[in-house]
Amino acid sequence: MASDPAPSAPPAPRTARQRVRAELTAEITAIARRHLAEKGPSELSLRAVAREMGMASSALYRYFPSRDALLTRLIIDAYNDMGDACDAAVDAVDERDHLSQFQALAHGVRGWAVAHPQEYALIYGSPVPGYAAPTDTVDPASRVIRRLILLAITMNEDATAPIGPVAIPEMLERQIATLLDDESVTIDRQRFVIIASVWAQLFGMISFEVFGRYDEMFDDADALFAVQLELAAATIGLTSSTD
Amino acid sequence: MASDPAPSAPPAPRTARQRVRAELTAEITAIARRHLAEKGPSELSLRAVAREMGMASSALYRYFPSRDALLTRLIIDAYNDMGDACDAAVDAVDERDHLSQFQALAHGVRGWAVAHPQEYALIYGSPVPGYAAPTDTVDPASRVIRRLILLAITMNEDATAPIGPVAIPEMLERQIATLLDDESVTIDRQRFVIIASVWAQLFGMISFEVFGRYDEMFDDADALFAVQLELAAATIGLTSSTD
DNA sequence: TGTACATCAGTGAACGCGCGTTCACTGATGTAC
DNA sequence: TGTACATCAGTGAACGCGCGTTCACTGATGTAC
Repeated sequence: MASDPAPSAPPAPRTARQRVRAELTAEITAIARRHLAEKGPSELSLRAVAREMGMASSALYRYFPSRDALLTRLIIDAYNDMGDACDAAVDAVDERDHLSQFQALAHGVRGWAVAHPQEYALIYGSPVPGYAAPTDTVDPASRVIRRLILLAITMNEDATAPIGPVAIPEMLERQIATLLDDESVTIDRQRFVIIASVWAQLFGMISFEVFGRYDEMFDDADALFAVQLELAAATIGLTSSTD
Repeated sequence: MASDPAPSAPPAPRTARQRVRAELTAEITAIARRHLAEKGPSELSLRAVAREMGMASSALYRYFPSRDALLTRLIIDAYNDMGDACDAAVDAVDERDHLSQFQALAHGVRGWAVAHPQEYALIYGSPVPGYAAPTDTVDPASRVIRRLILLAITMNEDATAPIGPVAIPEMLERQIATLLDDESVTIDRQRFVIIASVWAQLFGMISFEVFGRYDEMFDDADALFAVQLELAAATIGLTSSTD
């Protein structure tokens, strides 16, 4: 019964109409993505996209039911783009070298953010007013932290005991347990809290850089990031003595 | 010559006109601030403010030359508000208890941010498109980091040697020196880098909380913040053994 | 204390712009026999 | 292979909205003599 060709996700467009439809949908999102990159989320307008496509603005409603739907598409794409960059960076490194893996993750995410500042702002900046993220964004949105947690798990062996220990309140303890149960993953609570901290730190640094807070302070953002990363690695208990 | 009553900043409005003008200016910014708090920066509109004041929209141009000028006013006020909250929190604590001072600073800033999410977004979120911050914002914008650096200086004595040391590249080293010379302040370079890290971490955590990134993960933001703060304090070399 | 002039606050209409979304419609593509 | 009908893509006009900013103007407040 369920072995029919899955009706929910048609494998490839067959008719000419379907092919054109897929192409146009891709073109719309591509143009929208470029507008976003040039002007920022709040300036993204259906009419401008339609204008550039040479279509009537009403025609876009055959492809996206509303402006928010288009925005959602861009948000999901941005999360996945960043997730891909993150994964690719980590995977390019010897999987036994945990320090390098961690650094690769951080540099991967930062590199993507610096190269796509507006898309970064869209997903890690202030929430777009009046826009409520639908549930399909939740999964792509958590790719980086999930990868970071995975890293932390494999690290458990060789990392030296980091700073701490800190006292974890009961409620938080329960929350973490639930979270990790959902992911069916086991990790030392102390390390989890540290990872969450480093996670916030990583995106704090990136936001500062991308949003221009270092502008009047530091010229050499690369060097600053590298040094801060070294500190963060030490926080987790990773030092360069791995090889 | 320069001993005349300073013409640049009249001490108190004398004529009725001047008094009314000051009051109306204050009322405009107050209403604008409320609109900002309710809707976000990009929704702030001169016309809406004028409507609520019962004036013609053109009348606002007697008080602010443009929408951007009003926005600048709000940005400066927000920075100063946060700076005040930060200072008040630190000052309320025994100045010899450096751990408590650090925690007070963090909680002060976070408390303000959570209570004023849109104003926080205005100054620490994605840049407002098309808006270029004038130079008068630079000073208020750096109040928190300046206070944090001051804290770090007085800490130099009792803090245990923190993690590290890290290698600081030459260029960054020079940059830091220039920065600190401007403030005529001396501080160990290692500690400075750590402070910059903790600074980014603090605002990373706050942004995550205020922008809703913890929403699907943690209920108890207070507990999470407290634990992460403990870690951060340990990073600096502060532990609860101060008393 | 009173008058003449300059300064300023506020009005209301207008300019010119852009937006998201709806709707009745034409004409082309796909499908079933 | 050909015809009849259903589906879909795209049009263009319109609705209703809001915005920042300018401008000539009235009428009130302040100032100098």
